[in-house]
This record gives sequence, C-alpha cells and structure tokens, in this order.
Amino acid sequence: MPALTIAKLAAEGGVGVETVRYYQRRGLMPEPERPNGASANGRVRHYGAEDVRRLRFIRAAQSAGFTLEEIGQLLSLDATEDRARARELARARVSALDEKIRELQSARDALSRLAQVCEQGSTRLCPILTAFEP
Amino acid sequence: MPALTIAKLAAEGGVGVETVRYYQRRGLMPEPERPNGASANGRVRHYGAEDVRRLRFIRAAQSAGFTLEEIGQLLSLDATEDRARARELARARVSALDEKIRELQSARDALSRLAQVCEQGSTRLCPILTAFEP
DNA sequence: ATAGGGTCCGTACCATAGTACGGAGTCAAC
DNA sequence: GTTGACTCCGTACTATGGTACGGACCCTAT
Repeated sequence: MPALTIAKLAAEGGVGVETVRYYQRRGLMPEPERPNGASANGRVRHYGAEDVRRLRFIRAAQSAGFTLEEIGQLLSLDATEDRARARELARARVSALDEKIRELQSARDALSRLAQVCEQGSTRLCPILTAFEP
Repeated sequence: MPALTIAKLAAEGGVGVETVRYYQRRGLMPEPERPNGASANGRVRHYGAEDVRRLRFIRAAQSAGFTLEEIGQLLSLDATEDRARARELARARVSALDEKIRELQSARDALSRLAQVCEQGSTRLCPILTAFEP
C-alpha cells in the first residue's frame, strides 16, 4: 500500500485534485481517517490501492454512460452484494448502450458520406443540412 | 408551406416550445419576420418546411455529438458553402465518433459480462468494482 | 364581445459535473 | 527553524443545455 497523497491519487485516476474532493463530497470516494496524532484538525490524509481502483471504476463507469448518481448506487451495491439489482442496472445500461452505439454508428456513416461529398474540387454542393436525412 | 405555429414546429422536431425559443436566442433558428399588419409588436410568427428541416438537423447533429456551438458553425457553413471547412468538421467528428463507439462497445461488453456473472443463483460474487478492469 | 388557448418576451431557475479561490494548517528539505 | 509546496475546507463560480414563470398580447370559436 503505497500511501498516496490526494494529488498522487488524482494523478493515478487521471483527474484533478478538486475532482477527487468533489467525489468525496458526493459520497463516491471515502474520506479516509486523518492519522490522529497532532492538532485534531487539518492533518493530511493518505490513500491506497483500493482508492485508486475505486476512482478508476468511477471514471470507467462514467464513460459507460452511468451518471454519478447511478455510480453511487453501483458502489453501494458492490458493498451490499445485491446481485439482482446489479444485474438489472447492468442490463439496462447494456440496452441503452446498444441503442446509443447504433445511433452513433448511423451518425458516423452520415458524416462520412458528407465528408466525401464535400470533397474539395467536387462540383456538387455540400449538403450539410440534409446530411442526416434518411 | 404549411404555416406552422411555434408549437407545431416544436412538435415536428420532437422538442418543446421553450427549446425552439432557446435555439432562436442562440441564433440556431431564425426568428421569422412578424407579419406586419397590426400593432408592430407581439404578432404571432409562422414557420415552414425549411424550419422543420433545420430543427431536425439540429437534433440529429446533437445526437452525433456536436455541441450547439459547433452546430451553429455548421449552419453558417451551409450558408457560405465553405466546403473545405465543412469537410474538416465532418472528418474530425467521424474520428471522435469512431473512438467513442469503440469505447462504448468495450463498456457494453464489460457490462454484459458483469450481468452474466451476477446471475441470480450464481455462487460467484458480483464483482462490480472490477467490471471494467482489463 | 368575450373566453380560452396559444404566443411573445424577459428573466430566473434547474441539473450535471466539475473548477476556482482564499485562508489556514502541515510537512519535508535545506 | 524557515521556506515553499501541498493539503484541508467552505463557498462561489463555470459551462452546457435546457425548463419554468408571469404578464401582456393575439386569435379563433362561440
């Protein structure tokens, strides 16, 4: 356990320090105990490998389209081991992703066609407004 | 040209009236001339097929990941017929979409595996936190 | 001619996900 | 034993894309 400071943790997760603190406020990241020893308030906290995993999970789940709210649910499900609910959330997101992927794929194809048609030197128009029409 | 009111136009585009007005404020939708006839201020505006196309384009471009800012650029490019720039924007977005699609696909697969593993009655754990780990 | 529903317009408010700031405390190195 | 970088904490502000509200006005049907 490498005993990271918040800046190191943030770097491991590819985010800024303020973002980690924001996740703490939202209850997504734990606020570790301050090592009790001196003036009660203001001691520096340290983080370990678990925190890095958790932070990376949050980022990955975000890129999978979960909101921070939903990610909070997932994290507590992970603690309570409510498999049924977890499966439900995962399946719902898979469906949403399938639809989103189809949508992006069709947008991608439309834009790709547009770029072709708008080739420099082409005599045809560049029909931006109708690019997405079926 | 069917002469739509703003509510009909919004319905055609699948958005709310307030959203159309928001797009007008942002300069994405034209604010049609008021039919001059009576008290100068406060006449009801009418919209036609062009407006419907424009509104639908905005929604489609949004789902392709363009921001409203970029959509504004696309719309003015459409007016000026700057093909080179249009091609550039389209190509950039195609690349971004390709990457996004790959990302979503891999998230989808991870979640799909998770849902399988979290099958009810399964004796295995439901490893939410590690779902996205390679 | 009047009632109701829709429009117009400005301004305010919302949710999401951060980002910035300022003052105080802490810690490691020199 | 002080300097400089970093931490802690609360509060405020940002960007994006809307949504809501309220008072005035308009328009159509009855």
